[in-house]
Amino acid sequence: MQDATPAPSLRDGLIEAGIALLNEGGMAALTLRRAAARAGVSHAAPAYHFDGLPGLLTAIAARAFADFSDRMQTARDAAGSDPFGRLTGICQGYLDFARINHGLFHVMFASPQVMRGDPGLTPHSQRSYLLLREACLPFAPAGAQEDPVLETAVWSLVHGYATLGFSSLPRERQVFGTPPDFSILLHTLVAGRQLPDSAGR
Amino acid sequence: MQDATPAPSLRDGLIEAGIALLNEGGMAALTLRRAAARAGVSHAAPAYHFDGLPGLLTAIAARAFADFSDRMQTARDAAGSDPFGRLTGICQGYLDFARINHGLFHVMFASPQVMRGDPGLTPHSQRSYLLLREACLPFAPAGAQEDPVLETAVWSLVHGYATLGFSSLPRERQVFGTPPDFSILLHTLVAGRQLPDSAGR
DNA sequence: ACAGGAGCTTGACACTGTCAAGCAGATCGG
DNA sequence: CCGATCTGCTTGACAGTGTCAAGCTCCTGT
Repeated sequence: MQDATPAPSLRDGLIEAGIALLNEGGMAALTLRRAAARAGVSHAAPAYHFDGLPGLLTAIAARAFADFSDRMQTARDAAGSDPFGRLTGICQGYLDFARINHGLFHVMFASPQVMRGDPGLTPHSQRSYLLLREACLPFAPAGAQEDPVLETAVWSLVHGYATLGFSSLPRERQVFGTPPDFSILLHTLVAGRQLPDSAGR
Repeated sequence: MQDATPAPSLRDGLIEAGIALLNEGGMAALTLRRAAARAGVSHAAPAYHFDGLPGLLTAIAARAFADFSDRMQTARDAAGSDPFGRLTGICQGYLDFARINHGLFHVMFASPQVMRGDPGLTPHSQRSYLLLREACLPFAPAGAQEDPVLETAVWSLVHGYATLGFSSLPRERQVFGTPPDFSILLHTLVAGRQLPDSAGR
């Protein structure tokens, strides 16, 4: 009535309860009944606001993608105006989010239960991709509007680095030794592209 | 008695039943009780051979990594002697496996239940990494034994490409438009490295 | 012949997601 | 002011899950 969306508070409460459970006990701790109990309602209340567990997971993923995008955007803006620094900032935000929020990151990208075509989710996930696309633009051929190859390469590189390093292997290392810093990988990838004047470290 | 490992056949039967369930109905279909029923034993039989569901998942992951390595090795050998072709073959095997075996790939890399330090698993997952390391070697600086930066970059790139394209988004595309072929991404990454004479194409 | 153990079954338990039914309270037409 | 309707939530039940303790049945070694 006073806000754009009707936003019944229990819906948001359940989402936040779910996120809290995820942060505390990982994927195994996130349960419809536990989220309901934590929000102070009966065990079947979530089924009304979401269509089952997939619905709650999808709503959690939507909020997570929003925070995800915010973090990347903040890290990018903090990097100033240097194109390589801005792209590095985007990726650093990406990796920080994955490192700090294991559970959320898993829901966002690796949960088979999330309904990926959901209209409440796609705008948020697309925003995060558009941030990356925009940061790749300075390295595009001429005055192009996009560079599919570079976008896909950076997106794959950072996502693979995040999942192999943090999501899939919580604390131990499968990769032998300590892995190189991501910015070195990124520099290897964009080497040969037109770096205006940011090539120095 | 006649083989190196005692290998009680039910153990293997349960693993294969689990893989079959995974291929047919995805992650949600893989259940201790269903695997037991499919193998023709009682519901609690798996608990004897594996310590619970995590144990079965770990055993499945171990077998999957073995097949995974075999596929990469075969694709590499089929590529002849050209270094870039061999590295592309490794990655093609990687991506083919991920595309064909959604469920197995998810268990291997994205399941929080798999016990990643298990001594029955790590040799197989390490073999797959060593195959990639070996294929990266021709692009290393001089006569180095390893190139951590390139290894990590290629590994991240192919894994990110696989999960973003197939595992996480079964059929639809989140990435806008049709994604570029992986070999182009790989070529972008190793450009500037010493390509003996395989730069053509 | 007998002890012991490996391999599997049986039965129970708490917990899960899902569904149908029902209840409280607001809103609204008359 | 009264009754109908609808939203938001509760209650109760159900099948299915992983896990555990106990027991059963062979098979082997002595």
